[in-house]
Amino acid sequence: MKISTVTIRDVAREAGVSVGTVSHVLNGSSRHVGANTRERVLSAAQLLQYRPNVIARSMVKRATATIGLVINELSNPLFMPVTEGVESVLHAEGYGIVLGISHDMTSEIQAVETLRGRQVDGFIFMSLSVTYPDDHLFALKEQGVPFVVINRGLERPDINRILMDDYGAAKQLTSHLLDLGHSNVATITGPRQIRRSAVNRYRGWLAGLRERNLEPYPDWIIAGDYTFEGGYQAVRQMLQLAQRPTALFIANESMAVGALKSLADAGVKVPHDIAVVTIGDPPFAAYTNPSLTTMALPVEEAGRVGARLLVDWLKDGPPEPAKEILLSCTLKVRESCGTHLKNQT
Amino acid sequence: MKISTVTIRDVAREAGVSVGTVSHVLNGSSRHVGANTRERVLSAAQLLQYRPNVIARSMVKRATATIGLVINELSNPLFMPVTEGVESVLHAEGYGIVLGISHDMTSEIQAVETLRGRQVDGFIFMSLSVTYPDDHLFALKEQGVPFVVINRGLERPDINRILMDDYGAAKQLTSHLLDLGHSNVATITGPRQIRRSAVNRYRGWLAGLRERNLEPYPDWIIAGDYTFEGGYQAVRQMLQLAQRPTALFIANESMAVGALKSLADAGVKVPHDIAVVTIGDPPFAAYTNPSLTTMALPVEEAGRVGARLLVDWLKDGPPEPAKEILLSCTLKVRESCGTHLKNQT
DNA sequence: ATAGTTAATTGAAACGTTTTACCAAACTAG
DNA sequence: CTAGTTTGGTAAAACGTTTCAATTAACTAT
Repeated sequence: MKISTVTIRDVAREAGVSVGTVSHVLNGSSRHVGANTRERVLSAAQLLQYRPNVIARSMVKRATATIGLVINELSNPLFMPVTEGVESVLHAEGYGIVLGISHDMTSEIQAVETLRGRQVDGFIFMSLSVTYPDDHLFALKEQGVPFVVINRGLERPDINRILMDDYGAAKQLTSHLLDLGHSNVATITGPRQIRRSAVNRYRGWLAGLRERNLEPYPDWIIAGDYTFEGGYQAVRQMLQLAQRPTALFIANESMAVGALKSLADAGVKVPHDIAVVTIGDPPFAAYTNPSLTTMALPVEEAGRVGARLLVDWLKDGPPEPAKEILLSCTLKVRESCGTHLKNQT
Repeated sequence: MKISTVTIRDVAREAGVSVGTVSHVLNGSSRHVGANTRERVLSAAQLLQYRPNVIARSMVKRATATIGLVINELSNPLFMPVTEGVESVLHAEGYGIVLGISHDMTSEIQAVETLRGRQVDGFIFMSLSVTYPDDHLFALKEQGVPFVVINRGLERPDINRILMDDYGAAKQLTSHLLDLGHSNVATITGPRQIRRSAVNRYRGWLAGLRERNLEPYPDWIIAGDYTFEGGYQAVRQMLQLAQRPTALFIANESMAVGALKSLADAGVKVPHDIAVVTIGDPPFAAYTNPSLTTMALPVEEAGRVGARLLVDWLKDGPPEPAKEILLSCTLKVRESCGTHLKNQT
């Protein structure tokens, strides 16, 4: 239970110098220190296996070299790759990551409180793009707490954030379908009441159509919820329609997988009978039957860019004015949109 | 940049008492404290929005109420659900989580060092079940550092760990196939040189066969690597075989997805021409074509049990002797094994 | 030689808590 | 009325660092 821990004082005693000197040597501060005392200190530290107590350092430095990563659903598939990006730059810059997991707005506020108690130097909010109020974020801003928000639409503009171009991705995907000769492109939307990305993707789809002077049937806007089962059911609903679309823009990849299953169960061939495209490019997207044509979200990049923004803030003060960085998506053409087939036949 | 921070001293001044008293009130220590001073302190804290500095508390308490979560691949699909389990109990017990991400043994050692500098109270190793040496873990043990290991086979036995029953899962799946009338069950293995789970799953398969006095063709042991592409290629190799198996035990779910794709591309019908089963039950397993019969790993449970074990250790000292907890898997019968079809036709 | 600069080192304050030892007042019991 | 106990509160030490001001010693320039 009792772990013996060697302090800077022990090192000082061993090396026969003062603790101040040890500190100077170990932190390479700009002070002059003699070559052979430096040597003595170093070897004493080595000998005793001295490991500085970061907590104690934090006390006096009033900074912990730690950032709080707040996420509101561990099972969000974006979380993993974004965190990978975040971690890579934070690690390189010497920052640690402490996790704050929330489920709704109340617990998000709670998580932030806890992390502030732990004196994190800043926050990264890796939330879903929920639509609940962000008043607590603006309170943070007012208090001068450094933080950036990844992938979350906000009411007010003056907050540092990284966004992915949902609108553009949806529009481009729709155009792609139209280019392939489809004029009847339906959509399965995400939960537009609670997720901003769902709204943007819907709008992008609409814009893609209108750009070619097409107006969608109301029937061809099918409400989904971003889940596998939601995609499955949405397709069943779509198949009831008197007038079937020839192409389907599905708002996220989970629903697309559910949709593929639903279409297969109903004996509808993709892409022969109907083309399918979606947003989000998880590793398995290339291995579905048929493989999915998608817009890949710049998830890892978002993590890196967000972390970089925060670290720069911590070093040089807040960016003025607040930055809003929009990252664009990349088209991955695979089988489900039909290009593949078309080229072959 | 300068965030005004209210300390316990401010509260004491506001309430007109000493800091000691404030501390006693706020921590509800067993000391006698008058009803109306308590009231004064509480409202002063409220008024000033006092938030205790956990770092400072850690200094004197010599404990941070923080555990280090060490993982060696964020993209490991097990990571997310296990962490969910870990977080649920750690959060309930008032512990924070700080992340340590490693890639190989050296960086794992490095991560542990960093986290020890941050004075975490204990560790949870959520590594892959790699086969590289665990000497550094035994060094930790010798130093009395509390930690538990989730899902990682180790050389020596006397370390607290949570394991999932790979062997049993593989054996049960194999038996299931045999029960369905298959006698020609091939396997696509994981990377047995570097992953202990791959070895155990292979052995389980073998045991399942031998239990019925069957001996596999060497050709029916196909080496994979746990990746989508690995599964895809392994199936192509299998399809070259003069004598094809009628059923396939695939060591993990990613390879199974790749295999399904490969089989579809080759025009082989699952489960009609060949049955497929695998270990690991990600959300999409129910929505592949056909849906996958799997053994679900008790991932979240593993996280919970592991965290509980560590928390108890932190409270009551290390369990003696060290515990090795083996969690069993659950069979999820879906379409790919053929039961479904068989019942229907 | 004197003053001024630079180099090397040290002692102590500070960071914000918790906790221990101590003190004073107010009771209680004999 | 005295001795002991309970109640309510305080002052100060301690946790392990960093950093600032101070000090001494050794040079340099006049």
